[in-house]
Amino acid sequence: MPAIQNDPATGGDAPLDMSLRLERGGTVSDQVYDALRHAIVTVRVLPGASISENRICRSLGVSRTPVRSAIVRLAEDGLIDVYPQKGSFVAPIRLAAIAESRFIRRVLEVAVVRDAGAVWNATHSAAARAAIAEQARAIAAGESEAFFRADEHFHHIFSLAAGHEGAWAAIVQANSRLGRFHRLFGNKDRLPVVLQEHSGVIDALDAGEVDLAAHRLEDHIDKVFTLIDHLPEDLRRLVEG
Amino acid sequence: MPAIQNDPATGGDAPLDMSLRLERGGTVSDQVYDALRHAIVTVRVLPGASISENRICRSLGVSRTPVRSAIVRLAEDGLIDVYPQKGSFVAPIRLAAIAESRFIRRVLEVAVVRDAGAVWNATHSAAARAAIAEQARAIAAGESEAFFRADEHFHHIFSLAAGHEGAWAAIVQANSRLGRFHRLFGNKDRLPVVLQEHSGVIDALDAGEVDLAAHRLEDHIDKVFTLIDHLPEDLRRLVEG
DNA sequence: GTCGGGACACTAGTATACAAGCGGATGACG
DNA sequence: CGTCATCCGCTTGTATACTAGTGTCCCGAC
Repeated sequence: MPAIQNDPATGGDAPLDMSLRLERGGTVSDQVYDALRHAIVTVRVLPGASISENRICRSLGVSRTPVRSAIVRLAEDGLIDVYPQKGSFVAPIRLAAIAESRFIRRVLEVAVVRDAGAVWNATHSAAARAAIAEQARAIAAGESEAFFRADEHFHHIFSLAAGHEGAWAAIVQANSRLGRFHRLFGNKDRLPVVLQEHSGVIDALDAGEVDLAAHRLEDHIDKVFTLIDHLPEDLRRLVEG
Repeated sequence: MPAIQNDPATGGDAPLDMSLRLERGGTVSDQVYDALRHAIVTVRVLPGASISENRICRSLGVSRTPVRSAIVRLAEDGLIDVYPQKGSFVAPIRLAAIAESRFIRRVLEVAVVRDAGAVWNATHSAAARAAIAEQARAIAAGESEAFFRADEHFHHIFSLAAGHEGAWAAIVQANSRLGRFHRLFGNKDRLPVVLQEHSGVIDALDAGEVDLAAHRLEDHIDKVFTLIDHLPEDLRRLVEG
């Protein structure tokens, strides 16, 4: 029903070779799922790009069945939009969805960090500071993916400490949308600031000031939204709304 | 790796006829998905029940392909556990997962209702009270499914008012696990109390007392947990942990 | 009676073939 | 030159056949 967006990002029918897939033991379907998800979240394939089942399975040397299975799961995740008889496309980044993801993340993480504060100890603190150090290293080395990985690890620590694995799963799901936004529009100059904010949260937790930690974390997550006001014009077409 | 649970609920190889499927326009796969999901959430098929692709597709008169597609989506939702080469089973109700779902719901809904309070008006109030009235009618008529439907509708109103559709989606997902718990262990005597609590929230919102409304809603959602202390012994085997 | 082995039924995963539908290109016609 | 009709290639949806692995059950040997 809604007009489909015509493959703007890849500049037409780009080959979309998402190169190799991990050979880790899972089923072929799982491997395809991981490869596709990673390619989408890291914006190696841009929003709006066409996802043809045939191209994928030719590219990966497998049949359509596991590819379809992976696409179904990604559609369930909201990362792919499937239009029957028309095509499947990497879901656009909808500003409304970004706002919602930010809301969910902020609310859940603040609640989680409050619970984490009640059981916070030196082990947790050390793990968090190690993650921050890894982020610093990644910045220095220019390894942006390593930075994002360490960032996710950092935020995960609160859920681990508080025993809120389920909440973390919800956060990750919301983050799968935010992640693409970050990678596309993130400002390299802000990365050191992120580190300072992270350190500030841990400092507060170490000092037993849970309220302060929660407040700082809330501000940290909200900062993301300032990006929206400064969307580079040449990337603006990749978002919707 | 983990020992699979051996089909305890259905008393062996019960036919598991989930009867007819809606003929609404969607694809066959969507219809199967809706039918299965409804049957699971409403505990017409119990946790631990075997879900055989072959049985389903014979029962519904369709091929395995759309059935598999539906099962993949339900597995993604956490409602079905798939053990390759062994079988697929309705996911058990894990108490840890229930606790997490409750945490997510409480945190998100309280935040949502605070935002809703900022824009609350007579239209919202009327819709909420209509939902409460429908719940009262369902109780009187003994239509438990209608009660749950109206309950969901009631809670949805806050998200609608606040414009937090994304948060609502996250709430619904958490609720898909809670829903089975409610239907299995819910106490009929508590239903009128639920209505009072619902009314209390709306009263507070109508009076502009957002803090009070949020507090009442938080208490309301937490009440669910008192059920865990009173699990009927004969149903205890349906949960895990 | 007990224990071991093998056939068998059943599971989900994968591959392939076919069906239904949309859209663009192409060519005929006004 | 413009417009409409038809065809063709592409898409996803569905059906079916085959593969590989698992657990059971029965039967035979000890």
